[in-house]
Amino acid sequence: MESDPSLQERLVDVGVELVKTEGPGALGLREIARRAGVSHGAPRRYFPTHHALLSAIARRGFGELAARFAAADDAAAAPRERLAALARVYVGYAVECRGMFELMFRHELLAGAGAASGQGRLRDATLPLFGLLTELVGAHRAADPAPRVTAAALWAGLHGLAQLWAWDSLPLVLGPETGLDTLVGTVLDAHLGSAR
Amino acid sequence: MESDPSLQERLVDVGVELVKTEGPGALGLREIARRAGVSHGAPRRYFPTHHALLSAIARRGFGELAARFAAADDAAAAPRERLAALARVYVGYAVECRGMFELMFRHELLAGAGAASGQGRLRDATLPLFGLLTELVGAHRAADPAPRVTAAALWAGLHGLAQLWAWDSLPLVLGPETGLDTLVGTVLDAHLGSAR
DNA sequence: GGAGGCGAGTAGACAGTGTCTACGAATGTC
DNA sequence: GACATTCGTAGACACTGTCTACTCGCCTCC
Repeated sequence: MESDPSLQERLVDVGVELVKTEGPGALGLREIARRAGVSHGAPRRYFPTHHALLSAIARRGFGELAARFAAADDAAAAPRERLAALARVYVGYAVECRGMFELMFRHELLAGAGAASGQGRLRDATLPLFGLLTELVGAHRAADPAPRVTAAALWAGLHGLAQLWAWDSLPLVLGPETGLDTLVGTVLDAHLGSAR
Repeated sequence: MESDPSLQERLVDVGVELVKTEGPGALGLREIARRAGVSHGAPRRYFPTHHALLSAIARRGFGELAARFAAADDAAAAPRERLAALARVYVGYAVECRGMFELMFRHELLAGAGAASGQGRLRDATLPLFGLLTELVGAHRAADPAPRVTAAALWAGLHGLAQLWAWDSLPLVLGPETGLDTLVGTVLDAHLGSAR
């Protein structure tokens, strides 16, 4: 049988699995090595530090998110609909994979991590996604003098929504009668104008 | 001389100082004890676990934030102006004390921490602040059928802005020509209507 | 075909962490 | 003056991330 990916990939696989089930706190270096069936010193051959391994796992998260974006984005649809779909994907990913989302936006990881390993800085992964966002905002709001600023504000709204919802701050203050979809719709309407 | 607060408070003081200068990663239990001039076992008398101490530090952060809100809020001003002032305080605090802000919204800490120590759950600290927000939104937008939802979306926008700005994601994608004030204004306008 | 080199992974040491327990030293009370 | 209670110390324990030495298997080259 095959199914023999390199240890480098297997470590990231195990980490992704682990962060989604147990959260980022369970991502110990030794724990990952244990679950991958290797000794605690083995990861060091591929990741010079624990930090680098975590960055690689987070990068996989950005990859997953980008894949979901690509799957949900229908280039033939109207910009407004495409933006709504992307927004749902973004917030949905955060809620569904909250551990991964938490890891992806950890401050220590973003600060230049991965630059030394030649994979590009982690936060650069957000750049093309933001580019698409800006483009769609521009297409939908032709009169907007600064679509980049609108796109940034929209992103921030969705990001905050995802964050605050994922750990129950918003459900707590709003009560159970308000769903996440309603909030996403509110944010979209606020920045893009009412849907119809 | 006095200046002899209980060790309990001194530990929190040291933690606040530490998280603001070195970030949440520097908040080791032993490190805090060291800087407070006591042995590593001393904190245990007041905080049953490292987690509880971190929660107490985060709670102090919510207190600071509430104090800044109170100082900046002019009850005689128009609701729209009050909301703008509060928004600037929120985002300003996150940028100025990013380590503390990061700690305050750490997922593990919010999940029921402090309930056992009888100080109320940490996330309950956000409730009165959100109440004020809702009230002001309702006062400014009389026709809004659900000011709570609008307030929640506004909060999320500010929170996301604070988060993404604090670790340079937004400055990265926007370039240096767009300031944080512009973004805050955009979010306020989007949810509350243009300023004038 | 045996020798040398090299990559991959093991295993142990080290400093450091959070938690737990036993112990000492004050302090206030009967 | 003896007692008890509170507060803090000190050491042990399991565990962590990092570093270093070592082994094993494979490939290459003379």
